[in-house]
Amino acid sequence: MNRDFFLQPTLVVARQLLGCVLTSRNNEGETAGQIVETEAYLGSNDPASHSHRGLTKRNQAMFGQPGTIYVYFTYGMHLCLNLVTGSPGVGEAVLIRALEPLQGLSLMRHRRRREDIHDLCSGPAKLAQALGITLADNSVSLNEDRFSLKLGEVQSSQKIITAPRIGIRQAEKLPYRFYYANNSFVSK
DNA sequence: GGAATGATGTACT
DNA sequence: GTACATCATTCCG
Repeated sequence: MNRDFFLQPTLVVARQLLGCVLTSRNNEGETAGQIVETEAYLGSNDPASHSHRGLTKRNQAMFGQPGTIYVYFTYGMHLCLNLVTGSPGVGEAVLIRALEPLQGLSLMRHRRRREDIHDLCSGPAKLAQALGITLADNSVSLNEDRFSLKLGEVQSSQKIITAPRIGIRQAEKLPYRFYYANNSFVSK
């Protein structure tokens, strides 16, 4: 995946990430899925974004180079995966909200302690668990052995829905969420 | 509908 | 340094 891809405006990247295949590798094995749902988080003008009030120790990955991974811990128990996007240093990222599992299904089931394929990656913290993501992945570049991202086949038949983001209390009406219509692997 | 669960940020002293 | 509210969620009842 080209760095120029992540340099595009964040709302463009969020939409174009749909259909891309994200692969995660570690000593347990390899897992992969097609991205079917994303949310964009912008910079200082987006009250729902972690970067809204500027750089902190927690969100510093968001201010790194486009293509950097931003992992954060929330609700006392969950991790979520983002890809840094847009102009460098502005603090924008795309939250990966759901994947359609493609590879390493048994490993995903083991990590999630769930059997149903529709309950493996249908939410941001679920997919982080299914891919074996930890806080050690925060701030690393996407193009290392640990992760890779490649464009999927052109999904011209898939209709993309634009809708408000989920689970936020600030700027809750902004239409920064993107997902494939009629796809059963989108979050609920 | 509501609990779980703890790091983080902010506003104080 | 201390206190307190908040939280880009998930799971169970």
